[in-house]
Amino acid sequence: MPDATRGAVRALTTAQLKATGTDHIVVNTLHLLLSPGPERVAELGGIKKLMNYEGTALSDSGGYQVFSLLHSKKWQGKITKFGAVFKSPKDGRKHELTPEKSIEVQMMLDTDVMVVLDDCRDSNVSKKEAEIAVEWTLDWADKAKRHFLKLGLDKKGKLLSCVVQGARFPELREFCMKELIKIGFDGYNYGGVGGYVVDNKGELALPEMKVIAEMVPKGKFLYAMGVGRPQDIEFANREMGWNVFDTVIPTRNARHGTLYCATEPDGILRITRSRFAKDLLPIEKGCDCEACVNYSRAYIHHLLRNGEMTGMTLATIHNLRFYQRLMTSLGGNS
RNA sequence: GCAGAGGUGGCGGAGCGGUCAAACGCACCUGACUGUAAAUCAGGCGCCUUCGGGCUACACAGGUUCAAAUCCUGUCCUCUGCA
Repeated sequence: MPDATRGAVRALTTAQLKATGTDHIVVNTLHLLLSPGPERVAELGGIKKLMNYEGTALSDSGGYQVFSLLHSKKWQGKITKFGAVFKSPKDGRKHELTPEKSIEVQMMLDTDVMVVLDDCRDSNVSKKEAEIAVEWTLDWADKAKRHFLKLGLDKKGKLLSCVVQGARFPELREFCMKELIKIGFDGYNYGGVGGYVVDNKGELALPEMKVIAEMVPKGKFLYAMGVGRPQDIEFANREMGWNVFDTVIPTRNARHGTLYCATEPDGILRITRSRFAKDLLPIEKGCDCEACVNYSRAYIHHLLRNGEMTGMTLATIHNLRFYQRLMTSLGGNS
């Protein structure tokens, strides 16, 4: 699932997105809450209708954003056991994001799959802090589930997933997972270590991911939030059974000139490097995306170097197509 | 022809006696990017180096000074105004 945070996969139209083979996307509750606001999205028929998008849309709860923007003090606000309170940097208005509010906003966005608000903390939290994060995450998950049922969202065919917290402590992850299963969800999500799905060396947190994957009830999905690099997705799927992923990597890297290419030794191709200035080959030989079928590396090199939006569009199209081909290659399990 | 302004690294452009291998921007070279504050960010960018430093540089040629991109003289060139 590429991230369409504010209701668009950056640089792409919905038709272009569809052409990459993408039929699942992620939109963000916090960003859409701030602007244009859930009431407006609801009034306009929901985010999918606005986007003229027919696939599946999952809304993230905003838990990660609250962590990322408040804990790092980039936004003013605080997180308590009741949820998060913060000031919008756009207009200074005060917002509150509670487990119930997050579900309500997601309902107004009218997405298909929802995520409960979770307490995401820094990657180097102490065990004590991690325990509190788990405690709050469980409490919020319970409240969110109750609210989800109260609003009758299950009867409308919506799915609800939870986030397994516990930082770098497999035993905490195990406890969190056990308690979440008691509440019961459609999917179990791996919430990265401190918001990051990888450690500071760029490696997956295997013990933590494993313990969750081994416990998942039959028929429920396993969603590794934020994972990640092609090799990480492949590994997490083949070795542990994770079968839902979202990541900004293909889209952000595309805009920054890092393209995925199976024929390159390390699997990536930095298209803005001068060695591609006159390269008339497609980005990736054999790729069936719009960029590879119609244009050369030299053209995309030129566009991206000169800040042309079309360059980002073509690069994004290719990277997403690369990722969708990867998912297809993983088979039905994904 | 006369008057004025000016010539600085690949480009634009600071500096106007020492702390200048020379601000800043652009371009260029590397790298990062993992539930998107990201069309972003970080580092490098005269030559050599045993990483202490050394060498050559601010149009060109001289000069003043302990010391010059900075002051003086001449030469060449550019721009602007007036004829």
